[in-house]
Amino acid sequence: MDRGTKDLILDAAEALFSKKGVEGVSLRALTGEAGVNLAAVHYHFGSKERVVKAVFGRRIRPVNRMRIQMLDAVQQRGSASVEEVLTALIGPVLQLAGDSTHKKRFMMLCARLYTEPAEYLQRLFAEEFAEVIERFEQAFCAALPSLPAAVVRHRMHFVVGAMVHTLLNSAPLKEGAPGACDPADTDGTLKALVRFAAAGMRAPEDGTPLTHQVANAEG
Amino acid sequence: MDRGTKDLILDAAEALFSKKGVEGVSLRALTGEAGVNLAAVHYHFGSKERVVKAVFGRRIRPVNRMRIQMLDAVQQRGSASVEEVLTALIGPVLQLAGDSTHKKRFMMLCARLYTEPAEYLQRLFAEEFAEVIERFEQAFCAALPSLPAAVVRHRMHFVVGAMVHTLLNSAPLKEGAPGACDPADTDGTLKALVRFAAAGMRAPEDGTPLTHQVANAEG
DNA sequence: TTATAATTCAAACATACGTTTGACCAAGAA
DNA sequence: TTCTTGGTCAAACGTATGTTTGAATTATAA
Repeated sequence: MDRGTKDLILDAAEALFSKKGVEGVSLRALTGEAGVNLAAVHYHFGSKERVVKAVFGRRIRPVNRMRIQMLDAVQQRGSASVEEVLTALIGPVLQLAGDSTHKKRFMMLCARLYTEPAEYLQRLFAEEFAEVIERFEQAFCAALPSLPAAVVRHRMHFVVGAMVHTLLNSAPLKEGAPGACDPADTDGTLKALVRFAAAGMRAPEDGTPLTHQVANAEG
Repeated sequence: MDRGTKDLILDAAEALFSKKGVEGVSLRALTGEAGVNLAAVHYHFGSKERVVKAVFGRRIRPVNRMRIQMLDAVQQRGSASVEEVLTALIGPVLQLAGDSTHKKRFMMLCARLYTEPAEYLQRLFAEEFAEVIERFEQAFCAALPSLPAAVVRHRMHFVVGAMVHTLLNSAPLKEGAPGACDPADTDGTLKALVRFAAAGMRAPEDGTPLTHQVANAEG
């Protein structure tokens, strides 16, 4: 059976890549951690690149499937609110199936890969996220009909940044990092992020002043 | 004169690191691009690590000085609004001195380094940003007195994420990236980001419903 | 000039990397 | 049994890396 060795490699890769980044992990360290032979990587995957793709795809595909599914669900019940769209976008990646150890690992890995400059990674992301991006862009535009599509797209971009950054820094790696959410408190993190992002998405276009009970008049 | 060689190395490093990441650039590629001898790196800096620190510190220190200075300025004129604090935080890094080539390069480098897992980089960031983080955390808390400090800290974290992500993806590297701001339009990017972030920061705490002309009633 | 320090250079060093190879082992088919 | 197939293994290959060295070169100063 190849399932044994193949999954040992994928599990070890997920753990190590998330901690040290792809370039920071040699195949020797990887196979050592997995307890398999060095050559097994090339026998089962062909190259290190393919291991990266496999370890990423294995987790992100269910997440993106869940995102689309949640979006479908709320859209079927009528027009989706900004909060509902945001929850469909952010929730699945925060509430990954599996125990919290694997969850944290993958969140780190995902954010890590997203910011690494290797070309094949950028291509990989473009492929895996194409549908999600398209669908959510439309959903946000529909939920914010008074805003130009370009503005909505910008803001969705900001939201993704906040999300990725939260994933990256909710792990206990960066000791001194300020404002890191408790990674165990998935629900709290989700609510805080959705609340923040919804307000940002809904902000009136430039020119209109914000009106809020918390608002400070400009000096 | 050491200025010549030293600066040639720093300039080439900034250009290459921002494009390919620190680990993606060998000292041979670096010295080749700079047109200096390989050993010059160790003669002038001692190690690759020190080159990274130097190339980063050279640009980030003026930025952080400007941030503090702008914050001082608005605080001296009375209590600073959320928008003013945000502009002091985001403006300087978007409006870096120098021509737009160097600006873009450094923005990429900065965002890149921030997400690389190498330990010495995380330490470097903690050092360089300690004062900025402290000052802006306080400023945001002062501008949002009705919100708990922990919530404000979370949201400042989200803002940093949106900012970093914007810097990363405003460059023409990621062709397919959606919502990327025009990197040349510094002013537009700044305004859009401040507008988004201010609304997010000001969002009422969980429980209170948002009230906006753009708001959609939940279905 | 000569002496002294600072800087550059080509070359080598030691190590680590991803990848390949070919022998070896286990199990199912003839 | 014998042959074949799928998988593992230790060892080596070729290359790239950061770093060091020691001679050559250039600048500074007496």
